[in-house]
Amino acid sequence: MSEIEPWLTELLRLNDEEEKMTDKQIKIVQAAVEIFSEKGFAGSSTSEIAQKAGVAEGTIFRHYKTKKELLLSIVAPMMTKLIAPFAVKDFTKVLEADYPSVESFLRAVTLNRLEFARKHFPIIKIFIHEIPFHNELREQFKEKVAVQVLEKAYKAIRHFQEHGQIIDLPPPAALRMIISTIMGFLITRFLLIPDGEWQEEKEVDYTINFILYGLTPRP
Amino acid sequence: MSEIEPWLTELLRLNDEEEKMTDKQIKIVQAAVEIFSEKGFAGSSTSEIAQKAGVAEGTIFRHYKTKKELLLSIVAPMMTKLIAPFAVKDFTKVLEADYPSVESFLRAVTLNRLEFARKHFPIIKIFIHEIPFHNELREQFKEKVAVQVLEKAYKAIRHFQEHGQIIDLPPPAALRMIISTIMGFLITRFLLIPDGEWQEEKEVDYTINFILYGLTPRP
DNA sequence: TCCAATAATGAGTGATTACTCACTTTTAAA
DNA sequence: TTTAAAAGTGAGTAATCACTCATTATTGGA
Repeated sequence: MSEIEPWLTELLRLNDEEEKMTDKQIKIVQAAVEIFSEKGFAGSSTSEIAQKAGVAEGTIFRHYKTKKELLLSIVAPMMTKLIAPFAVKDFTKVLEADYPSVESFLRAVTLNRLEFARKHFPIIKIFIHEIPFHNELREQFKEKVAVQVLEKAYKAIRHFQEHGQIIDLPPPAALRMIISTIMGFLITRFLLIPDGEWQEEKEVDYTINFILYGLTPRP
Repeated sequence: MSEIEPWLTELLRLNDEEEKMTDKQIKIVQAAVEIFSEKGFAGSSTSEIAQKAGVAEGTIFRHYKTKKELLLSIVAPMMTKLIAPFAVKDFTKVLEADYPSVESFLRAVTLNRLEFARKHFPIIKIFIHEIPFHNELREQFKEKVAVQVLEKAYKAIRHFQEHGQIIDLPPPAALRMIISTIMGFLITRFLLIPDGEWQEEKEVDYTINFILYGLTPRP
């Protein structure tokens, strides 16, 4: 805990715009992320968080009305960053300008989300575990991801299909294959075998090539 | 809850061999599965389980020493069934006899696990959610899956590679692609969009074809 | 029919929970 | 330096937690 966590600086930068966080508040968030991701939200107690943060328990409730509000203050901002690569207005133009082939597009997305997962891993873990149990999280996710990202992703797939670079497959199915494969890599890399000797470049190539072979037309 | 849950009959059959369960014990297990899968283990209380089961709270602890033991009695037997398709002695012989092509093998595994997921969904959900927080679960899973299944799966992949039916890829990477794609389908089908209008045969075909195109050599 | 074993009960246990509040300390602008 | 607001404290609260145990109800073999 001596080094500054990368997700923390991001979190600070986001909250900064609204209001400055005190030193103790930062300690609280740090401790909460650590304990939530270790024991789950329901399995963590505010007294334990306060202890690890070196703070009185009452201080937590100065800054957050409830334990749940503390959870949301950690997880919600991450969602915005999660969908960042798709948060552009004219998506098709970006595609045409920057990504002439499916491969270059896939590689960009994969590498980008790989770094994202590396940075925000503890919070992503909390998010994945808690989303089935909190309506607020599910609805925020639906709003942001389903509406914002899905349509743009389908558009990208249709774009490549029209250019004969992706086989004729319903876009939801094609997207499912892409996300499944990339998520499968990320989950294996960071959750199942985080301490393995990973040759990331090679594995990224395997992953991208698998998707490419699976989705592009055969000559 | 008026109809008999499919996972329950399986659970009964397994426990039957050791000891008979009383009516109240069955009610307890039913209620526990429902509540655990809805609220998570840490978020569920024994009093709530007792209430839903129509049983005194003390009755739970007559049959299970602790709340955690109740959890394990539900989740552990499922793991045995999870790896059932791979629990044969001479795996290569089965491959050669019954599955001449990668496609027939993949289709068999996918359809088989699709039915498994349909049957045991609530317990699988509990399992996935709780495995990061309970050492006993993790170790049981490692023992059974890592040792029993992984080696056999690698063997199957190597078998097909030797016959030129799967491209030259490290077996762990190839297996990751296969599992990611199938899991991605099952998670989408039962967790993300369980109420969608699914044309399962078509989706299974998409899934299998994607894996085939991704892993088989191009002509 | 009787009886010992097993099943079931529910009030009671101390520990822990999220959260409150009267009070003290720190901060920063005037 | 003064002072009001903000930050921080920690003992205290009622509620709930997993679990116990003395007691009662039910069971099935002799």
